[in-house]
Amino acid sequence: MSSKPEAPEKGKDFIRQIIDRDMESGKYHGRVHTRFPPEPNGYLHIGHAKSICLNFGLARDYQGKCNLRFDDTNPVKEDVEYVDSIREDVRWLGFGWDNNFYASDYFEKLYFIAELFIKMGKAYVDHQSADEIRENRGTLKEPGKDSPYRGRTVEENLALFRSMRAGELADGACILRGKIDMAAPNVMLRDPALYRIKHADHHRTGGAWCIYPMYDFTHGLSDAIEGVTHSICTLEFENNRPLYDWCVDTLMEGLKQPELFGENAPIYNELAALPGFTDRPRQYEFARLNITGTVLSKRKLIQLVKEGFVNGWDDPRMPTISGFRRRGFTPESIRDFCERIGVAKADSMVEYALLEACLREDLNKRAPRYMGIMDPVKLVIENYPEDREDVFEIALNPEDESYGSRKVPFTRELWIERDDFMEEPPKKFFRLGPDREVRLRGAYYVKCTGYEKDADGKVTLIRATFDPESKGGWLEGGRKVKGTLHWVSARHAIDAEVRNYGSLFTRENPNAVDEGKTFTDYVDPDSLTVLPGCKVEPAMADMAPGANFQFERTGYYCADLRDHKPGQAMVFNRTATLRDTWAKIQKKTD
RNA sequence: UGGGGCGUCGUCAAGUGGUAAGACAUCAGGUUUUGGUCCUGACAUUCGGGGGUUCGAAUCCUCCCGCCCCAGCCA
Repeated sequence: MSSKPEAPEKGKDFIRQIIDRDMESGKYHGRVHTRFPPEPNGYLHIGHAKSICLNFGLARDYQGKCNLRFDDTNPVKEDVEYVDSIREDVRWLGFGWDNNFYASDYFEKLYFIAELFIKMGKAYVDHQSADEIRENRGTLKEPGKDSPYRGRTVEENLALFRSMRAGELADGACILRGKIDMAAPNVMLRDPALYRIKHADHHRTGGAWCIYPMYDFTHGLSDAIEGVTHSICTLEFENNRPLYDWCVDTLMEGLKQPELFGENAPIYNELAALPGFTDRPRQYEFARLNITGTVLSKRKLIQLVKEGFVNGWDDPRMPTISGFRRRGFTPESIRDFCERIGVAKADSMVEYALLEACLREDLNKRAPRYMGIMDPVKLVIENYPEDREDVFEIALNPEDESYGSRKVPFTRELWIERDDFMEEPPKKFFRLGPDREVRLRGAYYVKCTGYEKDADGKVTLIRATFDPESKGGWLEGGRKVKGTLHWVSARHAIDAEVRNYGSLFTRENPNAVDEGKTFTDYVDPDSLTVLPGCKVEPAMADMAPGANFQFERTGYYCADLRDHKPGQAMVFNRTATLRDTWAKIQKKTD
């Protein structure tokens, strides 16, 4: 039993509070059903991870359900490549869906619902051009004007809509509009488009349709069809909520008039039996995620990929799920991040440092440690015989003994880090310098006896002697040494390429652009640094692609998913640096 | 005087009329065979601002200020 008081439980977010109330009032008969509804028109990013953690997390916490539903109502933008990647990313994050549906599953039902709306006098076919519709929509401050086609009869509208479906009309010839209120202060309600003509193949339904439903018409009805109770989306959809409600309400009203279905009684029965019509879905909105130093809109990410600013959707500099995965972020760290940022309605910009903190906390516990030299310089131990070799057993993870150890060979010639040596070390530098002694991690104390430079003044070789009494890095009761360096036996070293990543953008908020600029003007051309000549210890030879590890004293890395081939090419991505107080001290003294 | 939202520490964020949680960041110390980890301590007398109600207000009322969203046949 702990004498420490329990940490106060963090208050529930506003959505959980709403659900608690709904549970208490029995509103949904104890049911919680959410959905994650991406349009398959791009790869998922970390903003989607927030939504995924929220929606699937709600289902988990309330023993409810969460559907994955592809909002695939615009065939010209969508592709199976994206649906595959989305499914992969959701699974990788550690979530499983109760159902995987598509809005296109409901095209037939939605069509009948549209006809129902027409029969109810709630929708009409408008032959105005797109320009005319825009002009007649009015402005934010002035009401719109009714379309001249607004008064068409039910029969005329029905015939026209059927001819739209039959493919008798060209793209743009007309649209189906909801008949709401052209003077509504909420512009969304000024007779919104419900269906448009698009003679385009759909990635799932092929050429079966040439009219496609709009988002607002589709979304609420799909939720109702699936029995979704809490439909959670981001803030920019707040203005759409009245329209969401209008669609659902109109359907429910229509279902009270079975005679309107006529020969389509089976569809009526099917719709009327759906849980969504007793447990009516409600939409709630939360603030989308923003992170410093990156962009989080699909449109912008598509642009970065298509215009070649990055090497694909999974470029480790991309804020996509696949980018973070390739960069070496773990699903655990991303989930933890999503939990820590919370869910609220205030626009916010989360510091990237929090994501890194989540990653470090996870990997500090779990990542095996190795030694790797990023910028190698030769260290020769002059009193260590050429033919001698020690093999040290060094713990793989000082945080967790169960990880065991790896064998690390030590020989006369070693590689050490160039910046671990200074010809004229300043006060607080406790690494190697002339006549200085340091510990080589897990091996011996060594003392610098000299060094060589080339014509440019670059150090080419460092000489030292070792103390045989300090085997394992200890000198029982003897001299203490402040610095501990990482090293790799030159004879045993494996060559490796290390890729370091900085922020993709030079600005903390690349969305805020100066006059005449665009966000791509702030892409940092030096955000990727390739170190081709790194030396790593032989125990890493079998490292599998995707494996996370720590280079001691340097950072967390992973073997690249695409280019790392054990035995052929060692390619490592730096996920995050270790916290570096030495760097801070240096900065201060500058 | 178009409508809809939102303003609590540098950044997120609890708080729901009873006297400002927590995390990240930052700073100061200790431990340490990673300048890592870990540990300890510091860090909002005040909640966008002004009035008001109340014994008591971040929470209620009121006026003001600031930021975000909406005029796609995108989602």
